[in-house]
Amino acid sequence: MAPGLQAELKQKTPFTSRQQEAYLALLRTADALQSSMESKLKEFGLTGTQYNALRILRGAGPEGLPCSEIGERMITHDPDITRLLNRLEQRGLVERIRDQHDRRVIYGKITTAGQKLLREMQEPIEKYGKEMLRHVSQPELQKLIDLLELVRCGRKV
Amino acid sequence: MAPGLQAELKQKTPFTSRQQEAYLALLRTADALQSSMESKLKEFGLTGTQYNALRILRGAGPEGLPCSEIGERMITHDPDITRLLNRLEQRGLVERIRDQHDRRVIYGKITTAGQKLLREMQEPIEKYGKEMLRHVSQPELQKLIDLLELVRCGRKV
DNA sequence: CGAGATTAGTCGTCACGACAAGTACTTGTC
DNA sequence: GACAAGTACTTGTCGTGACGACTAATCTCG
Repeated sequence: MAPGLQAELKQKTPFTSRQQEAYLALLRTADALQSSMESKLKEFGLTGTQYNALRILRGAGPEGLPCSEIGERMITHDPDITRLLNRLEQRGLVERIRDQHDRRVIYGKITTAGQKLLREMQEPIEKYGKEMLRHVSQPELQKLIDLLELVRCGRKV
Repeated sequence: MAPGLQAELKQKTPFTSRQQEAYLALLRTADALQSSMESKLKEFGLTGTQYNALRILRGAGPEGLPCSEIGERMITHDPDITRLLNRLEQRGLVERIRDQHDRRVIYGKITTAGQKLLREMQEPIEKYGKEMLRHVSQPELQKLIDLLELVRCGRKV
């Protein structure tokens, strides 16, 4: 049994199952990486959620994307797109466009200011992401990716 | 290159690095498992944070724990213990005790009602956690745990 | 002893997520 | 054409996280 996580948590009782140990390790590791990345993103005045949304909109091209589509593509599904777009719109990074055919639909679209910001961030952020995992070898990364996909795809809905 | 996560995210551009792919896979997998567990915890009227805090306090024994200690042991470090304890205290699941010697320190302590709730939850919650990962073999779980620990312990602070 | 630094916790504010209720619009059916 | 059902988004509320200002108590050092 690996004593690492138990020591971190200072738990006196051992894990009741390997599954629970993996679950906790997963949450803590994701939180550690995410917190680290959030602090880096803060230098550019964006939160992780905002950066994620901007990248999705940039990838969507000039037509933009309906709010519902944005929500589905976010790392964390079903966030509150309305208010997320509000904040980004106030800062001039995205704009809203109402669909001409179906007037219920509102498209979010990245502005040139938003694209400029993303361009400036790209190199340092990608470098930072690589740095966070620089001590993990390529084969280990691949193994981790495969295992995570196994966990995710076959999980209980 | 495993196409799985790319397909999920509907991203047109490939990952710029294996590190980035691993990072995103980690966040999405953790979110999926956590969301699933949160929905189960909701049946008992607790959020994940509250359940986590209660378990920490139960593990701490009858003396309880100072707020700062609770914060350090949480899965997500440094949450707002004051208001978390407020909500749990309102529901009678924990109580606060001021340290006699150092009157700055306040101990959080689980009540009998809190212990009773945890006892009722334990069996179904543990079962649910195992179910979530039932399709992952024991050696795979162990490999995943080891890889996660590698990622976590050597990461950039 | 007493001023200043430190520590533990509290509180205000903002940004998320989750959920539920509400509104505007479209579609299916008659 | 009109009404019911469904869809897409908006809004209100609650529970976190993140940050920072603030208070109370303790410690350090002259």
